[in-house]
Order: sequence, then structure tokens, then C-alpha cells
Amino acid sequence: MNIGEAATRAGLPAKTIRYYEEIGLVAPPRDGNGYRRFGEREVHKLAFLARARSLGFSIEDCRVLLSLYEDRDRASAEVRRLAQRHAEEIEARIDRLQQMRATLGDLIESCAGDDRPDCPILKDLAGK
Amino acid sequence: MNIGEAATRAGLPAKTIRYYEEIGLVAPPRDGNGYRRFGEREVHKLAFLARARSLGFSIEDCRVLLSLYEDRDRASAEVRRLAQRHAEEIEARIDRLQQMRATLGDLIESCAGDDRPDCPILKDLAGK
DNA sequence: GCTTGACCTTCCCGTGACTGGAACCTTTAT
DNA sequence: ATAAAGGTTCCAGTCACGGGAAGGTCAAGC
Repeated sequence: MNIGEAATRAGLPAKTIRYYEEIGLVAPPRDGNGYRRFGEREVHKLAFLARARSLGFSIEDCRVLLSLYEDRDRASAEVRRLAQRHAEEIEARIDRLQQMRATLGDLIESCAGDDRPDCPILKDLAGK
Repeated sequence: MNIGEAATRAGLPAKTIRYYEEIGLVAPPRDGNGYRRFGEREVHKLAFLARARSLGFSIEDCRVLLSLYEDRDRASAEVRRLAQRHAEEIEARIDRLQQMRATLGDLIESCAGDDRPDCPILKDLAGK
């Protein structure tokens, strides 16, 4: 199958697949006309990548996950450690965003939001 | 004052200040030697930007906020709308991250994390 | 056989918001 | 005189792609 169908089946844009090839995540063989040829195995790998990316893993994490996936002798502990570390980073990002959200909420609440120029939001940004 | 002191006072790296000048957020005058000269007003603007950025506003939002700040006739409603929209985007990001966090949590919990190769995390990524 | 349209290819630029580093100039202190 | 600490510009890299140009390939319809 060509890249279009592989893209549909894996749930990734064709552009992304070409990019993944460029950075060495996948290596589909070529047909005589230069077209990339995808078999079940490659599509499966692409779907794996799509899923890992949707869980927020970085490309480099994905590279490691893929190599662990293809290593029949891996220890699940290694996978778990990677996932754990990633989960902690996500938590940290959530915390930062919630802090922003809370501050913004306070400011929005304190602002009349009418046609007068007096605005506590701008006052806060200006350091009161 | 030179860029170094302005950076300290505004809580921004000097590099960032140069970048802000490049994109037209600030426009400090130059001394005879080519050095940027910062007065209270410029430092104040930089601190405003630092605060707005720390609340997650994009550079373009900051540009608008700054112009609203400097417009004595603005309506606070406009500021509030901008902040409200930003808060909603942050909420959406939090939601996405929490979704990831929950899925990751389930997977991590289901993985023994020992030296055996069996790993529910990889199984999930592979689509079971 | 010819055209049309849907694919495919590579290549290069742009994104956001900086950060790092090279090469060089100015000021201040010793 | 020199050295350190600051300033300047410019170029490249980050991350994970996306847009678009210029051109090759393939199947279908006339």
C-alpha cells in the first residue's frame, strides 16, 4: 500500500509519516517508481507511534518505546519508568496551567468588563 | 540604564529583551555607543510583558494587552474578553493533559514494572 | 492516444518564543 | 596596558510538524 492508505490506516497525515522516515522512526522500502511501500508491519508501527504521541510522549520517548516494543527481552520496569517520568512531567504542566487558570480566574472575576477603562487585569499586569 | 540592569529589574533575560525589541514590543532608544538605554517606562513595560507571559498569554496577546494598557480610553470589557478567551484555552489544555494523565495512570498501574517482558503499556500502544 | 485528476516525490520555508554561541566593540578597574 | 565585564549583531538550533511549489506516476474515461 502507498503512503495515503497507510496514513488513513495509521491515523497520521502523510506528511508526518515522511517526517518520521526522515528522522529514522520508520523505514518503508521503495517501489520501482520511488513510492514508499507500506506493509502491515509498518502501518502497525505508525499506529503505535500515533498512539504514543497522542499520550504526549516526545519523539525521542517514542523512539525508545518503539525499540523496547521490538525487544522481546525488555524488562517491563523500563517501560514503566519511562511512562512514570512522562506522567510526572504532565502533572507538572497541569500544575503550572492550573496556577495560571486560578490567577486568571481571580482577575477576570474582579474586572467589571464594561465600557469603562478601569481594569484590574491591566493593573495586575502592571504590578498594581 | 543598560540592558543588563533592565533585565534584572524586569525579570527577563537580556536576550529576551532584544528579541522583544526585534518584534516591536519595545523600542528603547540608543546611546552614542549603540547601547540600548532603558528608562523607568521601558522597564515597566518589560515587567508588564514578563507578567503577562507568565500567565501564559501569547506574544500577540501581549501586544494587544500592551496597547490596551496604553490606551486610556479602552473598555475593560475588551481586556476581559481577551483574558476570558485565554482562560478557556488554558482550560482546554488542562483537560487534554488530564485525559493523558488518567490514561497513563491506568497503564502504569496495570504494569508490573519488573524484569519480565510482559507489559500492558506496550500492549496498549500497539492497540492490544 | 490523450487528457484529467488523484496520487506520489523532493525541497524549502515558516511556525513560537526564545536560547546558545561566535565575533567583535565599549567601558571600567587594576 | 590589560583584563574582565558588559554591550552589539548575526546565524543557527529548538520541536514536531504543515504549507506549498515543481514535477513524476498511475488509472479511468473519451
